[in-house]
Amino acid sequence: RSEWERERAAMCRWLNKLPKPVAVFAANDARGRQVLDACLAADLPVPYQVAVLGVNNDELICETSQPPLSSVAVDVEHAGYAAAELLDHLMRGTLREPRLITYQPAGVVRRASTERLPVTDRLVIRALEYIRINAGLNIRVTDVAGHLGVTRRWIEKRFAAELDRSVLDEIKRVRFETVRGLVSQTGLAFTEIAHRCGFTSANHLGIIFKAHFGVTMSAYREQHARS
DNA sequence: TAGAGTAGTGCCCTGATATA
DNA sequence: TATATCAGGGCACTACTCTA
Repeated sequence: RSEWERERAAMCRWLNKLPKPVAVFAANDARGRQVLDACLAADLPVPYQVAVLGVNNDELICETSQPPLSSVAVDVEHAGYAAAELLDHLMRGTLREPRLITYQPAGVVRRASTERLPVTDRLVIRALEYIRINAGLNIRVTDVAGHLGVTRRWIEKRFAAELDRSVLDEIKRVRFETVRGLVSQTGLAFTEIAHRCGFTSANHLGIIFKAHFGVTMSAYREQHARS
């Protein structure tokens, strides 16, 4: 077996021993992805029993992980300037004594791996996973129930007992998060965003976007382009 | 073994939402 | 804006489990 397979087996044993729910802070995104891999192998649902946070915000790793990995974004631009300044002092011979340079991280980029959902019911966890993956396909509550092989009435009651919100609320929440991300982080046409997120038209999406966020999609995009 | 409690389901009504 | 569709919740019923 490969070295990683042996290490993953050890990581699975370690993860299984930890009290749940638990959060794991990985030294970097690659390591965070390995933790996610071990959780999958150990049948530990992320983020419901194990939350995982990486460092570096490597978008390729974070966005292609399953679920997407939350990560601490490092302020590399600031670090580069600080290093260049230090190098300049060294080259000029103006550095009197060694000094430690520290700088703040740019922030935490939140993704699904750290979403705060204290859920223990396996059926509800499966429903949440299905919704997270398929919310953009205009799914309905009956689709979620059908996927799980239970009735709508049953999944609704289990949701209410476990999460204090309805199945539909969760579908809407995930859809709006997707819409918000596409509006603020891409230059996609609103028609395309509406299509991708399961809305029949950009007009209709615009109406409910404003009702939900209090601003039009154009204004929201403009605000986030400036910030 | 009978009764109590619980889980699961279907039916139906009301209100909300999507669409033309 | 009217209409169709869907979600949510109450209620009743059945099946199952637990306990005395």
